[in-house]
Amino acid sequence: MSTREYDVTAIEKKWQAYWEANKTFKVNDFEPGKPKFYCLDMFPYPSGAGLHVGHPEGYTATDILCRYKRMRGFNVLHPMGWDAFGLPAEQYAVETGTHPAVTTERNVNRFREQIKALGFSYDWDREVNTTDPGYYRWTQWIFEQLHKKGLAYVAEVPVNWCPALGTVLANEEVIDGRSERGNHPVIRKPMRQWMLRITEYAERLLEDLEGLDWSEGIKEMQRNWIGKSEGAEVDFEIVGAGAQVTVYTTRPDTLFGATYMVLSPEHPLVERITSDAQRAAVSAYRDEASKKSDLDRTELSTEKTGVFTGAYAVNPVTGGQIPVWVADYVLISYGTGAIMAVPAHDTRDFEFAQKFGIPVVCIIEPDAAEAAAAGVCPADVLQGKACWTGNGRLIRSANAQGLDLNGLEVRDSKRATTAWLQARGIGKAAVKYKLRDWLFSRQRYWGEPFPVVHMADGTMRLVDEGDLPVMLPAMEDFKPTGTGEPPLAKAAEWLDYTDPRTGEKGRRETNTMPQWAGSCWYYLRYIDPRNEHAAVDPAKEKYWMPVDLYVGGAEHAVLHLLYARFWHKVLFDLGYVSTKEPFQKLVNQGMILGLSYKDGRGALVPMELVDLRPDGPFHRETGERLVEFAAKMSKSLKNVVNPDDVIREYGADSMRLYEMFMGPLEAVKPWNTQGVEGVARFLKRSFRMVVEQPLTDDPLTPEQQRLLHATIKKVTDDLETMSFNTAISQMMIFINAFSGHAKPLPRAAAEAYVLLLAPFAPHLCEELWESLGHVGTLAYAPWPAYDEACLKVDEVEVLVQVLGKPKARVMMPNGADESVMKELALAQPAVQEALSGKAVRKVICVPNRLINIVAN
RNA sequence: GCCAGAGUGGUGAAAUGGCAGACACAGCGGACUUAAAAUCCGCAGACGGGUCAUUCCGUCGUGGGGGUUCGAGUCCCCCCUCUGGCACCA
Repeated sequence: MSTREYDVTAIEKKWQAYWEANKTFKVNDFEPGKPKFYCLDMFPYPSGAGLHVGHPEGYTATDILCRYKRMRGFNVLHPMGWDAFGLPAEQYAVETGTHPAVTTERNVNRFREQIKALGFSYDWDREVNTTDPGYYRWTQWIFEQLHKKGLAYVAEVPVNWCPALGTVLANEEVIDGRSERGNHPVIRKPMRQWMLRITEYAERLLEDLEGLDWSEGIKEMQRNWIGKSEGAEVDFEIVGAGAQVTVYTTRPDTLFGATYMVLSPEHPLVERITSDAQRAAVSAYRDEASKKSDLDRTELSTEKTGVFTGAYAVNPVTGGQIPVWVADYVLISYGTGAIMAVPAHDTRDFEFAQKFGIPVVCIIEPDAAEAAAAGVCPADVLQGKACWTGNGRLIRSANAQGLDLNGLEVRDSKRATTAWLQARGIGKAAVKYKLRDWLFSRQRYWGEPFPVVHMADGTMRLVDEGDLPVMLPAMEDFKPTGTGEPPLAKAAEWLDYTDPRTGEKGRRETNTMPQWAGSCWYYLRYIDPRNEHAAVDPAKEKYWMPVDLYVGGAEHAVLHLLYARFWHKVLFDLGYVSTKEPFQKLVNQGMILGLSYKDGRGALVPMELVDLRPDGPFHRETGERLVEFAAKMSKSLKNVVNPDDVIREYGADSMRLYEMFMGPLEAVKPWNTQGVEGVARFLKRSFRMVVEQPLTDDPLTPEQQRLLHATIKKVTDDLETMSFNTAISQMMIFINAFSGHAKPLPRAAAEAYVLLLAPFAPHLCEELWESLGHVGTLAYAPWPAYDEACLKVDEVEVLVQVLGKPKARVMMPNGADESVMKELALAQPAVQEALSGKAVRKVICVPNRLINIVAN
């Protein structure tokens, strides 16, 4: 019996050094006979703030799984690297004068150190960094493949220009008219930009979601973002203009109710069809609309605005003339930039028609039940006083040219109208997507340069693959120019290009790629990180792909995951990768919230003003009683928990265990440092049980045997479903039974327990494994197996209910059949009493669990 | 407004349609200690009854209301609240 202390720091340092020195987690490219498991963590951006407690949550989950899989005989690829290009380092650089390369290296070193302190089993020989020329060479190479396939193009487009950041942003990076990073205002401005044709892949990005093992929520978010809709394009003649306008509608069935048409302010035909009388008003309106930023558009979205063009269009089914308006509720970027307006059956058109006195013609009689449920009065709809967008039967919808929709349901009349239009050559079925092409250039310094040269003769060419990478030039002054011209325009020497063969002159592209570029393919580079001849070796790619498990935050639900899937599909089409999807299974860890406090008025109180007394939280200055609640960790609330502090106080194993014990991985959970003490206590007890209790080779008692095997089974099953919290609970139950002062501990139980706990608390368990007399690491020790036979018990307690109320608990033989159960149950005095004077009607038997006697 | 997810003790949570609250935190009581910390043992959904005390008994209880079922936290319908996402997308 030893009286050793559980010296957390010493033990954790010792085993981290051991793993590093022995390259315990180095992965071989191929392991014949072993199944592979590729487990990926989302690429961290190494910010100056260092790790927060949210990072280790996902990392711990994947690490536990990887350690478990190794013990189950898998060849496990578990890498880590850095998404190190990006705005924050550059802004910091502009503010402090420190070069982003310096900041980035410092931050990466800090992150690596913090991550290593948690004892994760990464193969550090595969570390990658997006800012490394050996890496971005291949990012540039992939761009060239996209370009050669016609998927990259330059366009003069109205973009989201953020003056504060001095760059444009993708639609996805703009939230409510403000930048996602930094929350700065964004305005619309036409600029020359690089675009990627992600829209070409819209259908496949949508379809292939089906086969993925992702949460329904994330799939749905991607579906919404892609925004597929099916409808029809319909041509309308413009009276006397010799022109026609094509509109897109999802409701061709409502064509008989179209009482006006709207063009978006940017629509190319507006100029041509506007009457002289209306010209001034229309051009003023268009001017006004063009000045609106996205922010204005969203904020002023309540009131509809618009102006009449003076032109009329012919409704192709009625032959009637309807006015053509210009209004900014129609967007040039979606559909055809023009709509037919059916105020009776579209809420936006209804609002607009009400405001401008345009007739409302009802052509669908609402389904009575549905209308009642929606609180809409059908009579109002029929009179054009209310809008109905639901189901019903068509009325007033027939013409002399053979189209008769009257009496049809919405669905059928959509089909009938489309067919009629198509037969006459004035319309056709059409599919549209909300997804837009991806704005791929940024006017910043700290990003991948485009491998593109603009030649003096006006042509543009890609840099030869052999000349990649195009290095990012070292610059002292990389501040935004403010004009929209990128900082690289100031890199005089770098800028000028002379063709080494022909001597032709050119100028390099000065835009850089967005941060997403590097993270679009890093999972491929991990497979073959030092390859100088290819982004990834095809044989290795085939062996490792797809990623079997990808864990990260839900904040990347659309941006990163959609872009990466797009690039992957392009590489698949070009034959460079073997799977059509990169990430087979995706799990999003829930955010970890900090404990916060608010006073009676609901005002947030920073942590340092909170006095935590035994009877509750109080305001340090006012003495007011405060209310505890969970809120996002933020600097202003001072409720940010730093992993370094937790590790220093309790150790990495406790940190890991607590993060997993808090609750289900995918749930949002509040951090509570007191909870760490609980798991730290559990680890301490584990240490003492193995080290201090006398080990015995005596066989386990049947009860011990049963609990041991039940624990192996529970932990194993829970790991397969990533239910880490309940696996830990089971181990706590185990230790509650096996630990005790000077209580003999069967060696078989001790060994199995240490192996079960090892993926969760690897440092402690390596130490215990050693103290049990083993040499070297347990990282590849076989995972304990359980025996179903040991789980069996001879007798089980069965609940006896009468009319659903518990009356007795009876020990019965395991597997007793219905008649035996019934007999034993009826013999119970309490049951007899409850049944007195009643006739048994029915007996429900659930073997080994309960018996319910129904009587009256 | 639309889409998705979630509402269970003081707290984090657990529960193949079968004894709600396992496991843990905080709390309370006790042991050890000169004392404290650490550790160990015990109590613990609410209300009521009963008892020296424990066992015990009854009623209520998984956001609210209905339903299906012998039996509902779990399945179905309606509503409320919260979180996340989208939002003039025709």
